[in-house]
Amino acid sequence: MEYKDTLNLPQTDFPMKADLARREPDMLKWWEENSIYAKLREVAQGRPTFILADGPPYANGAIHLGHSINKVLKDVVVKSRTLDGYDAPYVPGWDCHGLPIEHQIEKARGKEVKSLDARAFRQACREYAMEQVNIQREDFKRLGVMGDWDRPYMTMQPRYEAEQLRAFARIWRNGHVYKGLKPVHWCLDCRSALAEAEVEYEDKNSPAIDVRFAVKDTADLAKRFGAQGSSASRASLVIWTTTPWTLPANQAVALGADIKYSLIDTGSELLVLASELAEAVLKRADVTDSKVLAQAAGSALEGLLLAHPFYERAVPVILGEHVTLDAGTGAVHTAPGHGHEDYVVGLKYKLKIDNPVGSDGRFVAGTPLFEGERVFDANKHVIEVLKERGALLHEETLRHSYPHCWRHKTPVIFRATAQWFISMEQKGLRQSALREIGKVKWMPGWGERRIGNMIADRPDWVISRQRTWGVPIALFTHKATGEAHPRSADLLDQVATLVEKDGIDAWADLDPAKLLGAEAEQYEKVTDIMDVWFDSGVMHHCVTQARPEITAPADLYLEGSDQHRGWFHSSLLTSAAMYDRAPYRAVLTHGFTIDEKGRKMSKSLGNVIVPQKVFNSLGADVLRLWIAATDYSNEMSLSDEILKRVAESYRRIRNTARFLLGNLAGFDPATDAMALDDLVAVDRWALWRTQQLQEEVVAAYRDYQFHLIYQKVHNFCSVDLGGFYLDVLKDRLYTTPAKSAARRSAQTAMYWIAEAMARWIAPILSFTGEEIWRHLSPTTAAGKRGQSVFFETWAQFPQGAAVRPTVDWDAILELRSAVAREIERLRNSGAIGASLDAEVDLYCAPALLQTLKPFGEELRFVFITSGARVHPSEGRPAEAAPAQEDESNAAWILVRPTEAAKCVRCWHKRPDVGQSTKHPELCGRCVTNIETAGEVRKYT
RNA sequence: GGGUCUGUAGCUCAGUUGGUCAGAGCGCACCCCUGAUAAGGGUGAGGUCGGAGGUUCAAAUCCUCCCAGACCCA
Repeated sequence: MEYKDTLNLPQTDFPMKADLARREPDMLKWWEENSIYAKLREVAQGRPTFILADGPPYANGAIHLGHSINKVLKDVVVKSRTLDGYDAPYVPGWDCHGLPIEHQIEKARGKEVKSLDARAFRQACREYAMEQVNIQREDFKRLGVMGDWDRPYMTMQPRYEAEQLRAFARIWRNGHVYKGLKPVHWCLDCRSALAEAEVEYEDKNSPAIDVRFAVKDTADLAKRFGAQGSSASRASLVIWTTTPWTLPANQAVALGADIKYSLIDTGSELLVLASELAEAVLKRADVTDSKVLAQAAGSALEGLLLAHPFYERAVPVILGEHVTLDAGTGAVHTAPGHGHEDYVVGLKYKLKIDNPVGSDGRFVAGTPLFEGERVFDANKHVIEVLKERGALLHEETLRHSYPHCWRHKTPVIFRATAQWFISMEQKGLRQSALREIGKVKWMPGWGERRIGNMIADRPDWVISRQRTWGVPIALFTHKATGEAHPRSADLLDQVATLVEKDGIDAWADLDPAKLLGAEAEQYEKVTDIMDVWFDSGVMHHCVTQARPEITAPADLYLEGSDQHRGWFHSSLLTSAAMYDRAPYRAVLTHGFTIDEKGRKMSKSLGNVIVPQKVFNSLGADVLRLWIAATDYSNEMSLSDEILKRVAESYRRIRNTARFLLGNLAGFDPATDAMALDDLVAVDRWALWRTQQLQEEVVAAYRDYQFHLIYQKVHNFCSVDLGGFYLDVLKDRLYTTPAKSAARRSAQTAMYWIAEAMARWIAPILSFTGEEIWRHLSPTTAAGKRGQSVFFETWAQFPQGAAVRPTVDWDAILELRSAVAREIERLRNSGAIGASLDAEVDLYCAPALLQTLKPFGEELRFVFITSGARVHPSEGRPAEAAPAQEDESNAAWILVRPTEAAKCVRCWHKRPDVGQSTKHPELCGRCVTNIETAGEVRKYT
């Protein structure tokens, strides 16, 4: 028992049990109280910068897993770049305006909202958004994300809002903005536009009518069908609609290019119908006798002119992809002012966006036949008119799903209203954006195709919203012409100055005369606000203007892959519109979370995992490790089982660190570290391996391949260290004198491993990395240890560490596992328990013999056996087991139980136990280690 | 329906421009240790590389189709 006291066993306060959920908050407090982020900025000052621009999450609701992934990945990037020698500031942001927040206020206040004026409503939104920011901020911090949390950017900050107006002014000056018409959902009761989210679908009864659109030139029709002339005097295309009141705004009839149409003779007239639907249409129109004269694809009829059923207007046949054979006639009445698809196809054919309906839902003055009528009431009248003109083929009532206002529960209409657009074409914005896409590094590479297709296909950007909570489109329009003021850009800048002082209310409160003087009489303020995608999209301008540490273009944007349509997209367009360049040099995307079965997480499936639950039980570091370990370029699956696995991996890494720390107790690198050339060979190897691995780890960080880092570091802990190096090292660490060269050599290698590993894991396992850092010696090889691991750069190994050792360790490791197999066989036979119960004879081919010979007495430590001898392979006993495929390193192994007595100190079974009269229970080696400065080790 | 992707052992990932067996770690099973101990070590069993065709002397790696899944549109 007393001899145990002569051993150097591990000693450390670094707990095996991480207890992360409880301990991490203490670390957060320490980071905060010691202003680690602020100090880091000072430490990193003057280094080359790396700018990660933070895409602002929307300030509504608790953070979910997706937020966590995004923020943690950003944090890993920022921290790894910092350790890589960059100055990488991180200014987090929030997206604060917009409809969802308005809805939250409405929901919370109910009817009280109606009594709020716009100013009070905005104030309520502002307060709500701020609360949400605070909630989210706490969770982001809890995840261990390091950044300027005390000074984030928020799109509702007056400075940001002002810069946004300046950005808009710049885009205006560059000629990208125009005013146009676009149909939007319109509630007759709200008398305002509704967003998609404010529309719900309910059943409604509508008149469903089949209407004749007479062909102007029947000869042309016949020619297109390749049919002979017919006696029938009248030919018509038949459309089907459930909104008769939109017929006054009709501008075209759309057909499907690839749909087959039949020219049908009913005896009294010719009708054109989709072949597939003809029978059904004729049946409901009570046409009993008919024959098909000819058939043609829709594409053959493009451009055919038709007569509007009750106005003196010729309308063309056009082709649209939205035409289907689900119902109707295969011919779609097209009123670009009253339907989204009609609008889109109308743009293509440059159709007039006619809007005869006022905001009150009545036909405007000057509308022939229907002036002043309410649209839904007008249905009846329209049908009457159609009847009178002989255009009505059939009428019935249809119950169908129809959009309703979610507040009033009343049917809504599509109504063209004036909107502000950013044009993709008029100043070459599309071209500019597409060109810039090619200059950006997209990771993964397919992101370029994805966003490229979107930019290539997208229509002009509608930036106006008829809403309250947002940055105003601060334009003055002429009361008579509707045109924007000729000095709009300058006026926008002036408004920006006001907004910078008083926020967006400054626009609402503004007396036009203040800026326009006498002209004010002729102008009115636009009350629209901007699309929130514009808000966040100009972050590259707003934040760089307000924060000197953030510059544009950014080195990296990092968001979920949905942002190809979102923030990457809006940022690219605004930046191209303002500066004719992309706002980013590189874009990295991650996938979404799914469960282990590959399904997305949803409440209905009950497979949702919330980050709060994870960091309050397993700890943020475990969640961070999962994020880092997962290949985020695809979907990321998470389940309780996966978390369990990750937690186990975490423990392996942690315990490896603990073992290193425990054996480094009392080791002062400044005085105790040994020179590279004096290291025991295996320690030299360990240092080399560590150096090699660091190169791989650093390269993986630079490539954002974090999951490889996890694999490599974990493998290093399990295989190189646990499975070999540290296992072998134990004997030397424990049994040689504390200050002996043999032990100091081991500690020198372990010291460097610990120094390196703390840094490797710090960007990912930030809490644990910092915890290890604190348990490392207060002094380092270079001087005094810094306050935080994040102030460091990668470990600088001693000169020469990268030089590959001359000993063939690969061969030895292979041999070692062959020996282990033989030992296992012996163990399973019951002859031995521990490997120290065995001794091994090795019969080696020449090359291996060369490698092993120098080890001499130290060879047994490699196998952790009590004895190990090498012999030439010639004359090997028959029972020796063959091992090693490599011929030059071939070996035959013979393992057997040792007869010798066990040394009570080192547990090796040695023949020299008992030779010392002073220490009869010890082996010779232990006597040396107790009585002298210690044994000499050269190899292991 | 369209655009962009993904599918290798129970889990997480490797598999360079098609030609040595399809590999690693974890988990699992069994064993050992009890001086890293709610730790550590060893051995071992697990995959027809989503499915079906095709190109090729040769395919997890190329092509087609199908199935399942993700994101964004319609």
